[in-house]
Amino acid sequence: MGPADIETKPLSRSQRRRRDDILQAALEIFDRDGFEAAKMEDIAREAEVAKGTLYLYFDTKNALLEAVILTAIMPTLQKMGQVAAESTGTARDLLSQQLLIAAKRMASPEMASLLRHMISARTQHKDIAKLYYDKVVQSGLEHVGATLKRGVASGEFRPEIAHVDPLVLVGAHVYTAVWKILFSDMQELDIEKLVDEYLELVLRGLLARP
Amino acid sequence: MGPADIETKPLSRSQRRRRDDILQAALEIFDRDGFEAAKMEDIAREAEVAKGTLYLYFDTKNALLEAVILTAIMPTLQKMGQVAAESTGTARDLLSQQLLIAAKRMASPEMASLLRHMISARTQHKDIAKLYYDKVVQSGLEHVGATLKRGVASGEFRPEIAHVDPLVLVGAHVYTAVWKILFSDMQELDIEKLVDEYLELVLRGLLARP
Amino acid sequence: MGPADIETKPLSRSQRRRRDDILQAALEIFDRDGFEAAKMEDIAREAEVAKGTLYLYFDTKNALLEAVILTAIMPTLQKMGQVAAESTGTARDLLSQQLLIAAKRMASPEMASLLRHMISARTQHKDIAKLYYDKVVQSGLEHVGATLKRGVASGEFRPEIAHVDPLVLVGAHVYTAVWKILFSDMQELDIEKLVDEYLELVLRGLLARP
Amino acid sequence: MGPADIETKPLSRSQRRRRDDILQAALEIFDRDGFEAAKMEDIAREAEVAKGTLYLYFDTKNALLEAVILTAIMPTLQKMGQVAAESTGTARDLLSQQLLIAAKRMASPEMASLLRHMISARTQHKDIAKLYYDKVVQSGLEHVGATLKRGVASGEFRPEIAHVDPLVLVGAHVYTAVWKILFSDMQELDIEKLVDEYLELVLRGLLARP
DNA sequence: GATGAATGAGGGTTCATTCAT
DNA sequence: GATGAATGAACCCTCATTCAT
Repeated sequence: MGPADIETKPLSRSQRRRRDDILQAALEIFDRDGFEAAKMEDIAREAEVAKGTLYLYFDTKNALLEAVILTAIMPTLQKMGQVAAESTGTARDLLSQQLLIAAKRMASPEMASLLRHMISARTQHKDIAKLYYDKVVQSGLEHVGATLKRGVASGEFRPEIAHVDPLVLVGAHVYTAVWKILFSDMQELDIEKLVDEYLELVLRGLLARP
Repeated sequence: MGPADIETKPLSRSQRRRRDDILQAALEIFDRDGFEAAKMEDIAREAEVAKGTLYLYFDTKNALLEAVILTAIMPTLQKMGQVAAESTGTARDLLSQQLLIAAKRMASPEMASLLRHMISARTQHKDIAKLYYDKVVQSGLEHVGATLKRGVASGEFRPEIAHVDPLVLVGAHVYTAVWKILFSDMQELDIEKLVDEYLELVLRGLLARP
Repeated sequence: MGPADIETKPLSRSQRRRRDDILQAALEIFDRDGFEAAKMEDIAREAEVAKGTLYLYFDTKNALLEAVILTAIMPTLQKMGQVAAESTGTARDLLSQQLLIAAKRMASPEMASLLRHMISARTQHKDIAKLYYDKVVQSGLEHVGATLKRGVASGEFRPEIAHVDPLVLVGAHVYTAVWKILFSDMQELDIEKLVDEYLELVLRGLLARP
Repeated sequence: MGPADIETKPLSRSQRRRRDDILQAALEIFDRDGFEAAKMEDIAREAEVAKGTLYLYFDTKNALLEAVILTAIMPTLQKMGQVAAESTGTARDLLSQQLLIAAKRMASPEMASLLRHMISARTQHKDIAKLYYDKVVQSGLEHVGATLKRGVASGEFRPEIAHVDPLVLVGAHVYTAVWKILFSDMQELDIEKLVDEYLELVLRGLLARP
């Protein structure tokens, strides 16, 4: 069983390639026009495939969106497990690393796209939000929570920090994704700088006084 | 000239009531079904009005959405100016106040709705995003930026803080709105607690060590 | 009973004026936009009257069109009887006169308008065409036919002319009305010249050789 | 390049048949109900095709009308060139032939239909009237004008005839088309007889006295 | 009588989905 | 399996007509 409980028939190599082409095209068109306004015909043309072919790989337009979103999430899902392993170094360094990863992910174009579609399709696609919540959000929060506790235990962090909801730290850069969607025409963000400032700010507050 | 450069014919009392009914109904249906899936017929039924009547007050479904969004933004637009006036007390207190307001606004149901529609309709309604950026975002950032500078000048904040982008602080609670949209079914947030923790965290970092 | 079997309630002076305003406005808008595309609202505005008022004077949009057409026909209906009386002079002169009148009528702006609406509304308004046929066409043809017979009897016209259908003569200038409708943008007709040439042509052919 | 500058994708045999079916059905329904009142649904049913299929072949209802009209005009457009070639015989014979053709065309059911739609749709379809004017009217008038001049040169026609506008001759039978539209219910015309009488009349007038 | 806001049936058009080839 | 022509349900918007004021 894969990370998502999705039934998948075995596909030949060329079929898998075709499926990927379609997903790629769909992502592009969904990003360009938004899910509702996107036309299956445009996706087919972009994928250089006949309209009917889309339906050989995906039952409905909705299913196609789900697959697109899942595909976008997959790498994140897979990476979630690995971070914990690298538990070397100080809690401060680990936390920096973790928040940096989270911040960068939020600021990525993929996240803007993902967020946009999860929000647009919200009503019809609760399961995807659920999946993301279960596999990414929960897990991410747990990891950061563990780091906080470890830092407190080791005396690196102030004792009160143990009770801080990790969401305060992890969620803080969601705004970069939203900004990308809404305001990138007006002003581009200097993500690097913002993330640096944010880490600096947060850490200074977390650290126990010497 | 009002806060938005919208041409408005004078309406009788009963017409204004009706217009409000329609806006209310539209907000409800848009929230329930999403803009694209929302049917004018449903909005009419919800407003207890005939389908044609909608078009006496709003030219198109798009215009109705714009009006809904503008109506949602208005109070925020109007409040923006007032905060600055209350510049009494320490910079720390002022900043707390400002960030608290921003955080609460982000966590409100209206913001979730607003965000959702601005994101969904993004392609067709650049002007609304622009308006929000110009009138709310810019202005909010400036106010907080001023407070930061004032705190540095007064010695309350560390000198480096003068160069921190206020967005890092102000944007930090956007995630609450996004959470509301996507994950409120799975877990409700304790906004009060999160905001408190966040303020505590941020301020400890900002304050100069004695 | 008037020339058309139309039920008419007695109207006050101001009511008659209002009715005329509406008819005038309707004619204008029908001409400008065509019957189907014409909006009752536009007619009301043009007549400086409320939309509802139109329905106090005319039951439906169709009825309004019928009244407009009838109003346009009336003068013609009334003049038809008078021409015959002026039967002085030679048959040749009388025929010239009659054909000139017919030709001028066909070339008038009113006829272009009338023709256009009778054709456009054909399906729904058989009665108007019938009225026009009965009162104008038939009668006109009879008058010209009588003149032809008289000219033959007096030896002015060739004997064969007695069997010529007057329609050949009378209908010959219908094209001017059609031209006005379709081609007036491309080239204006010199009606005077065309009618002169036509009369000359026809008469030379009708006259017995001495 | 065809007679009309219409972009046409190559269609398969069955597609051409289908296109023709639709045109046929549209002509029928347009004739029956008039363009404005005609419903796309009725046309689809008549063509034994789904409503959506209409839009595979014609972009809009307007475009369908244009195609119907163009289809009706085509044969005429194509024949216009050929008549001139048959310049054998006397000018009198040639003129007879030309006017006979024109008169018959005017009296055809297709012309009644064509005229009706060109008049009804006048406002929106200036280009079609322009096309008809450029390709049919102009050209027809030129041919007849040439014949007149030739007849004068050869001494068959009176010298004054050289200055007669050919429109007087060619337009003379437009009334038959109008009659068909408006009065065919009341009285059918004996076209043959009318055309004969008309030619006889006109020629007697044109011919120089021996 | 006059008004014009309200009504709601109606129709053109779109586009996800199907299916014969 | 792949195609793309065909389908028809769905929906926005218009506008003739009504009716409460």
